[in-house]
Amino acid sequence: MPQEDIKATLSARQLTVKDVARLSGTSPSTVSRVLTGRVPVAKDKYDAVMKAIAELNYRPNLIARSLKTKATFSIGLLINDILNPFYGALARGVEDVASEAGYAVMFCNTNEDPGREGSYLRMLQDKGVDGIVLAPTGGNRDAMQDLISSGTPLVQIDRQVAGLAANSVTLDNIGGVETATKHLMAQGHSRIGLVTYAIGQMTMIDREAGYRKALRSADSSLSELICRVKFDLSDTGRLITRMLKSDTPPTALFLANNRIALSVFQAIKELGLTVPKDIAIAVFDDLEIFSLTTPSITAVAQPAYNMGRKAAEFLLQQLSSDAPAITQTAVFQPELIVRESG
Amino acid sequence: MPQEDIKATLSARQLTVKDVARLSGTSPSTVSRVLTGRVPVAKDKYDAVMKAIAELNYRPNLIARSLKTKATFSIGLLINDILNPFYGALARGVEDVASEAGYAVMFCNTNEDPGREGSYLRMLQDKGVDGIVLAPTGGNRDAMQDLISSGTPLVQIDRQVAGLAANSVTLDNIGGVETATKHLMAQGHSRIGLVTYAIGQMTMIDREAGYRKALRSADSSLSELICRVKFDLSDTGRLITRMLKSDTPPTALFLANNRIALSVFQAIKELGLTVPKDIAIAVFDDLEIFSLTTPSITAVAQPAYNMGRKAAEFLLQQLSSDAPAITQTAVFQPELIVRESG
DNA sequence: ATGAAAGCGCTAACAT
DNA sequence: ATGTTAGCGCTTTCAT
Repeated sequence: MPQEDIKATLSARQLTVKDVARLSGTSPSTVSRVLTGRVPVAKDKYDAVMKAIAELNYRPNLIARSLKTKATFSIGLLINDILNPFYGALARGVEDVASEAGYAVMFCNTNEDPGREGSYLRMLQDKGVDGIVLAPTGGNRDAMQDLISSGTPLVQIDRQVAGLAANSVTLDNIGGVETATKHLMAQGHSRIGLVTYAIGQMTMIDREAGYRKALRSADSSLSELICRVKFDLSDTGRLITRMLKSDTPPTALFLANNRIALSVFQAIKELGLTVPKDIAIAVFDDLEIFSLTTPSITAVAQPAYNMGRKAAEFLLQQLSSDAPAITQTAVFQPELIVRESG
Repeated sequence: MPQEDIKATLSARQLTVKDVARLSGTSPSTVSRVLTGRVPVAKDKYDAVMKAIAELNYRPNLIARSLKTKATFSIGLLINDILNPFYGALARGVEDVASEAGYAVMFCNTNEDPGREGSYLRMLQDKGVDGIVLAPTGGNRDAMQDLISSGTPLVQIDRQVAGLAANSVTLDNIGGVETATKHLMAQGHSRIGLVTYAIGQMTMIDREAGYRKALRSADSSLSELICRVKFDLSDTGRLITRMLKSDTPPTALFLANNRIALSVFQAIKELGLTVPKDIAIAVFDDLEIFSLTTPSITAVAQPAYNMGRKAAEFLLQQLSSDAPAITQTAVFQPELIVRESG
């Protein structure tokens, strides 16, 4: 059968290595060898195969390849909420590194819900992802251990579940808040409040520890003034109002993340208070707009994009080396950006 | 061989339908029938299979299934930039609907780069996604047509490439800007500037059209005052300064999206102007913080989350019905939220 | 209703 | 270096 006819005949079906083999006068295995490039192939055969591939516009079926090789060139990314700019930047970092290396990213928002996280972990495993980057809720320790045991490497980011053989990328939350709190103290504030979540998430526990550390470091140690709001932020207004209307209200507030910050800003606006005259403010997480508001907002900036990149690099490194890597943790340093709010 | 031994023997390898068949005293095809649930199976066999599945904690290999069925239960999502809150909300909508239906989402940031979009489209096709939701750059018309022809449904969101057999989800950009501009006119402004991109992206062309429409609708038609900034926003400061320092500067500005808005805010802040006293402002896209700043920002809000949901619903609808659906376009209405800035 | 057998498209022994 | 063959784990005729 002349080449033209072969091509015409094939137009409907999906093309396979057999078609390329036939057109190039070789065998499926030779075509496969050219495709994977790990085994030597004679120059003339190689050229014939490449020519046939180009002529047919053949593209290998990646699913068939995955069934054979057990690798999918896909990774999973589990984060709390992509709408949070911190996780958004993290995700960009992961995606940029992954896509450069030819990996696709399946992204999943857990909403801080261990149930949802668990079913996503299961789904990703069933889909055969080569690895997973996740900001663990903490509620799926066993499932995470399962994944690792069954050969799917995990990289933890932002949070850490202790005792797993998984690399981690974290931030020095303690140091970041300590520095920021000391900055407020240096501005002359002696009654400094902390607004954080009522739930005991690891990053929040560390931020609280940093706050405490700073207070205790003062010559005359300052007393704690902590406001714990619900994760859904529904009680922020009420609690902030109570705190600021008390007999000895704080003169400065440290807000433990960007979500909390927005809800506190609202409460402050509703109370008609002026920042920083009535109350000074510093925030954990820097948003783009914080430099543009009046007053601009003093913030602890996390290198979220680079943290995402590092997590993806950890993962790819594990995927390409079969040596059972030692567990590493990369700790990034936040940066205090002093602006007008406090 | 007693059951215990079978289980013990299997602990290492991945479990298959054969293992379930053996333990349940049936055949692989019966196990498959139970798994897919589309073919009747006798009650006793069904129970035996289910029992074996539970006992072994068997989970089917989805990649093998995909190779056979040509369906992956994965969809692709191509957007400009997940860090833009508009696309972030869109992505959440897509993901929420997709995950409820058991689909995973592969997400890809195009950075408005047709080359990057093209290679992602190719990758997604090679990975065998069942469908794609995308905000097209416009530079890959042929690749999009290819996808559709080869049986991968596409849903366009935010933008639209004309003449493709693909459902679309868009926003009434013209109406949104017309309403907002008329609002500024009603506030007494007769010199109203528009800040938009120099590049001719479809949404921006429509927003400009809405602006023009409003100006022309005035009794004495107002003259246009358009500032076209680079997509990378590097010249915003220079151009805004020139515009506002001209002999007859605008007294109000409409900013065509949230990225442009932030860069213009910076320019205004650097010029030391006060909003809305020196210059009134309205923005396309509503950010969470716009209600909390001083002054709060008048904005045209897009229902981004619901647009994402609708796009995913369009796609899933096409995936579940084999009827060659007629092409539909869902047009959402934006909402003008009047605040203090203008 | 059920089991045997074929085959999805690829890669990797194996043999030459 | 290359072709032949088997097999990844599943679904789906096909026969009964």
